[in-house]
Amino acid sequence: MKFDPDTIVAPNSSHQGSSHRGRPRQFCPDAALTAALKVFWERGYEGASMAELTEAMGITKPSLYACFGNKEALFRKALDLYEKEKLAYVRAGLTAPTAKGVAEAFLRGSLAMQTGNDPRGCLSVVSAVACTNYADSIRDEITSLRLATDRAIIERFERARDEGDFPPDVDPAAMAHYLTAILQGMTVQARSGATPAELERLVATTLAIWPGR
Amino acid sequence: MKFDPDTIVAPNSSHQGSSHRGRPRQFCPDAALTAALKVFWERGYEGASMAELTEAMGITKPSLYACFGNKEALFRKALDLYEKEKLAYVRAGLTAPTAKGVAEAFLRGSLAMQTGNDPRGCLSVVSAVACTNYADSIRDEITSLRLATDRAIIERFERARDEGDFPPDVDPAAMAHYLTAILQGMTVQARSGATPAELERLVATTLAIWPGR
DNA sequence: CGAATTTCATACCACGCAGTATATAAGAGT
DNA sequence: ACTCTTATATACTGCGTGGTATGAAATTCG
Repeated sequence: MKFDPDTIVAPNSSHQGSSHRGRPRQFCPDAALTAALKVFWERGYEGASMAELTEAMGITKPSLYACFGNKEALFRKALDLYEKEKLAYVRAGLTAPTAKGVAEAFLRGSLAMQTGNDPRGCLSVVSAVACTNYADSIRDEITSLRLATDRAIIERFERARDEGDFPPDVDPAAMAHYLTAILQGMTVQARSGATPAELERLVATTLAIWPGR
Repeated sequence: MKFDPDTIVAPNSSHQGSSHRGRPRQFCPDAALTAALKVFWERGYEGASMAELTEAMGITKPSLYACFGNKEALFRKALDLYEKEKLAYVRAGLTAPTAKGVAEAFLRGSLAMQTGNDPRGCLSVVSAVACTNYADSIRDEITSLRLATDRAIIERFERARDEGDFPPDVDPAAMAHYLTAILQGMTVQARSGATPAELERLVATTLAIWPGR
């Protein structure tokens, strides 16, 4: 057994594991994974080469393979990190008091990600659209991730309907998919070079049109 | 000079060019290009390999290179064909009598493409999102194509505003980008396995919410 | 110190990629 | 029939890819 795929905790990471035999690791896996995430985010899974990844992570290929397994495992861990850190606004947004509040939180959260220093577009969307050739396992993981988010939004919107946030003729599930469609479209536009002002206008337009409260 | 990149007219195509010296071509370039388009459409530019392309087109590599130049030129011609044939509904939709009619035409046209026999998703969107590494020229071409469509929709919606299709506080350009965002989101969802019924619901929801006539 | 163990650095491997050299086949003009 | 021209078929090239073998460096335990 060469590496433990579930354990990325580093010697020089936050809380140093007590004892360790052999030469200690000379890089911080968390920082390396963050760098890898950025590369995958910009280039997509297939577009990111191992050479590019190792250079951005500041480590050599054997170190990468020893620590993270292979390219697919690395991407998987980067994806986990992505949804844990970058998609916090999704979990936070679900707690907004009304359906329109949820929509606004999502739209503004997504907008903030586009205008920050991170790469443009959503990693999940990029990967879902781009990846056709390679292992189905990654597609499946992204799909199940998306399904889980969809379900959460649908349930939140069903509650919103019960609380009277929507006009009576509106289907919560349909509104959930409608909202995600706009968020995905926003990703595509950000990826194709739309300015923050244009995306801001898209958010404002969506909210102005939004039915209910 | 080995081939003329602007001339794909075939000997065995529709109207046979009168005289021809040398061995005649044993395939129909139009049909081959259609097959290539399908591959690019499914796999994206980088995802499509020359081996896959030649097999789908039913020709060998030298024939491909002699007739179409190289991979990039082939993609460019496939893209032209795509927008000429598959995006006819965009040009047709612009002639609808009201802004909402335009939106409905676009949404239903896009929906029809997703439910047909063609590959899922929009070639332009897929290419715009997926392609990060290779020649900027393709990105530029796709971008300029998108900009032209955007401008056409914006102008159409400005006319619509003058004709009173929108409530007074609505910005036509914003509505144009809003509509394209939904269409792009629809592409993403179709690409990630959404059913026709779900997409249909997305169309209905968008139209139900649409402001004005 | 010395043995065991783990990481790091360099070089390497097999493979698939876009693109091509070469030789042969199939027509048209004379 | 013979030449000229163009397309086809096969085989190949150089390169970048993901992944790895091997030996040296750095640490802990005895």
